[in-house]
Amino acid sequence: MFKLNKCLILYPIRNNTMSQIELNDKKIQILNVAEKLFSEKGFEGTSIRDISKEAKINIAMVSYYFGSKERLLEALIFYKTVDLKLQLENLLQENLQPLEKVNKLIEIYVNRICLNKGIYRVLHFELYNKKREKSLEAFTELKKGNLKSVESIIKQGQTQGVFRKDINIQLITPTIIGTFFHFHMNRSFFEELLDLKTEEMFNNYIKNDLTKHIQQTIKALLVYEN
Amino acid sequence: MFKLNKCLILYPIRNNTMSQIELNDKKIQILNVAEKLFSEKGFEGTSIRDISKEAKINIAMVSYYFGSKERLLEALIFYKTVDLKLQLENLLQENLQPLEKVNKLIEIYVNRICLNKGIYRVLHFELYNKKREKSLEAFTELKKGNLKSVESIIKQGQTQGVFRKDINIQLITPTIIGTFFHFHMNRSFFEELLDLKTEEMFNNYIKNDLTKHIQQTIKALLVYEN
DNA sequence: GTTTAATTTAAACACTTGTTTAATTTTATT
DNA sequence: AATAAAATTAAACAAGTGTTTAAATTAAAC
Repeated sequence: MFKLNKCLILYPIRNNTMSQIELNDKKIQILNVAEKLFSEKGFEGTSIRDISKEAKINIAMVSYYFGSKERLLEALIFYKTVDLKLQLENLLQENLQPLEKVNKLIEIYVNRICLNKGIYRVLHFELYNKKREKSLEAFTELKKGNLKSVESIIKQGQTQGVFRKDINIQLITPTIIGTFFHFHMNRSFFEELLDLKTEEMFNNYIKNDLTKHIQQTIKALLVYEN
Repeated sequence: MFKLNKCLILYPIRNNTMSQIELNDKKIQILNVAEKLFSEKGFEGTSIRDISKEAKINIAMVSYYFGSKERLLEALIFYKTVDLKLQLENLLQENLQPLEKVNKLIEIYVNRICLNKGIYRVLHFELYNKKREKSLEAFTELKKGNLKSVESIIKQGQTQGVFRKDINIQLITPTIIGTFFHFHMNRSFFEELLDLKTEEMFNNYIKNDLTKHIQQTIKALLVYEN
């Protein structure tokens, strides 16, 4: 009856090489279910039968579309990380004060990880052991690109004399993402501690208080003089 | 020939209740292997056969000593988190300037997580979904205790007029631990980026640069005036 | 409408999983 | 040395794992 939506995703890997992945509605459906379950129960803790049950497809379809469970994970990572790099590169071009750019950078990070709640947990936990090389490679490229953007923004601020010059730029991202991630990984603890009863209250706390805390922290680090 | 070392570990759970766990050499051996493998391959990714092979014991011994794989995880968490609380409470009593205390607090955190590399990964990733209630409860109690210590130190600095008063104390720990944790979780990325070729170089970077970065960040946040 | 290709299915594959059993060996107690 | 308790073992258990197969169904191309 209806033709399947087909979509080609290109993602950069090492040495300016490009790789690609073809997506249709069914594949995307599987990827979304996989993200949800992987993030809830981990990669090993999720079976293909779990995925196919939740996605209401036959078990064989995962192998048919992605080849294997391992390659499903790869596809998932590529699918969910392509556009963050673009978003950061766009930020570089904007006509903003350095501090404004840093604040916006933080907002982008928080928003991205918030939107893709699941995948970042998977990324950090399943890629920790070096075995999944292909996925790891794409993730490493992403991080390198992000670092370049951060570097560029901060150096801009330094040449304008707004930021300190004895800053370890490479450790800025760990502080931004790490703070948010730790908060997110201890969600139920903070829900109880801060009395965040609903999903909405939790998200609002992130959007307001947590983001502000990170911005305040990074600002202090960047402009504070001993 | 030799009598087994026996050791009783008491750990606090909710409402001043105490629970206990008896440990002997063999149990500790199993726990150490379990920590290593859980942190490398995750809880679900590690089989009892993996553990018994590495620990050179029979498969049935895990069930015999701990009852089940799930209870092995619980025991592991209790075993590895008991003394952090004590360490922090001791810090409170020390006669130090507020900023010195904060710096020492950061050192304690970094050291602790560094020493128990494995368990913290397990703690964050396996306890994320709420199913493992018993383990989660002990972990929550630990975090509450830690927060109280941090709160006490910072309020001390505030009454002495050294620290700002508009600080979100509850988000200090996420920044400290989160920064370190993110660095640790992306170990291979930073090894390449910072050219840390040996285990020693990596640990030195943590001990010097990373710890300093966190201390610098928290100091700036605490004393910086807008 | 016929043929070819793509999709979907249930069943089977060999393998691994956590746990239990019952027998055996080692250690401790009397 | 005899007895009781604890530790250790190999084997078996049922259930779950990822993947493959070959047949059935649906869609596309001619």
